[in-house]
Amino acid sequence: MYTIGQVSKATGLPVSTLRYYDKEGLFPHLERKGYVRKFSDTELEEVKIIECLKRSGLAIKDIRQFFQWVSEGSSTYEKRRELFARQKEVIQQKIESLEKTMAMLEFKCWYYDKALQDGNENELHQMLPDKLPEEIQKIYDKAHE
Amino acid sequence: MYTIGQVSKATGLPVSTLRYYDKEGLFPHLERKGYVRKFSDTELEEVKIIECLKRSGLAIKDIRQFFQWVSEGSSTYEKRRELFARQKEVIQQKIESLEKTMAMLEFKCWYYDKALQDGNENELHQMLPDKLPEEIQKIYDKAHE
DNA sequence: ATACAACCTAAAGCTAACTTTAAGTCAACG
DNA sequence: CGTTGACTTAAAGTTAGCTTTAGGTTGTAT
Repeated sequence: MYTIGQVSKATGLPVSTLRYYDKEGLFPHLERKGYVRKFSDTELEEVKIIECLKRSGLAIKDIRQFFQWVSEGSSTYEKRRELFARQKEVIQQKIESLEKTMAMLEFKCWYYDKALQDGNENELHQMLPDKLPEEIQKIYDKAHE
Repeated sequence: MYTIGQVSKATGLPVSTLRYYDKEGLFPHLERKGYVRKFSDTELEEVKIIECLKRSGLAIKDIRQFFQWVSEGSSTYEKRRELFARQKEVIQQKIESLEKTMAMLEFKCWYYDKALQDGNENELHQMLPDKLPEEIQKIYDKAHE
C-alpha cells in the first residue's frame, strides 16, 4: 500500500495530477483509510495504462470508459481488445508522421550545415527542389511526401 | 499567388487557422492586395515548416522566433541549425516513447485475445509478470521498461 | 502541547491553440 | 443594381488537462 506522495515519486506524476485522475474516475477501486487514499499495485499498473492510452491520444473520458469496461468483467473483453487494436493503428500513424517530421529536420540540419560552409544559400537555392545530392534528395522527398 | 481559401484547400488547414498563424507573425513576408492576403509558394513551404516544428512540440512563439532568424539573414544560420538539431532529439525521444507505447498496446491485444479464447483471465494472471510466452514477454518487458 | 509534514476538498484559475461571432469590404454575375 | 460568395477585422468563446488556492484534518516528532 502506498500514499499518494509515494505514487507521485514512483510515477513522476504530480500529486495534483493523481488526485485529478482519481476525481475523473480513473482509479475505480482505489481504497481509503479514513479520508486518505491508499494506492496499491493495481493503481500503479493503472497509471501505466493511463499514460499509454494518453500517449495514444485518448481523452480522459475514454480512458474512464475503458476502466468501466474492466469493472464490467469478461463480457467486455472484445470491446477492450478493439480499443487497443484501434489505438495501435493511431500510434502507427503517429510514428509514421514523426518519421516524416524527422526527415524534414534532418534535411534542415544538412541545409544549414551547407549554408554555414558556403556563407550563403545561393547554391542551395539552385539545388532545390530536385537537384540535391542523392541521399539528401531522398530525405527531402520523404519530408515533402 | 493564392487566396487564403486556396491555401486552406491545399494544406488542409482551416482558413481561421491560417489567419491565426498570420496574426501570430508566422508569415512575415505575406503580401496584401488591398486588404486581401496573397499567399505565394514561400508561404506554402512555410506552412510545411510550421507543421514540422509544431509536430516536434515547438510553441507558436518559438516558431515565430525561427522566422525572425530567417529574416535576419546569414548571421543566424548557426542558431537555426541548432534549433533543428535540438528538435531532432526531441522527435527521436518521441518516437522511442511511442514505440514503448506500441509495445504496451500489442501486449494488451495479445492479452485480450487470450482472455477471449479462455473466457477468463485466470491463466493470464498466473503468467504475469514474468511467465509469459517468450515473444510476448519481450513485448511486455519493453512496455514496462 | 505544539509544530510540522503530508494528507484532504471544492472551486477557481491557467494556458495554448484555435474557433466562433458580429460586423463590414469588395468583385463579379445575372 | 443588387445579391452572392469569398474575403476582412477585433474580440469573445472554447477546450482539455491540469494547477493553484484557501481552508481544513491527521499522525508523528520534539
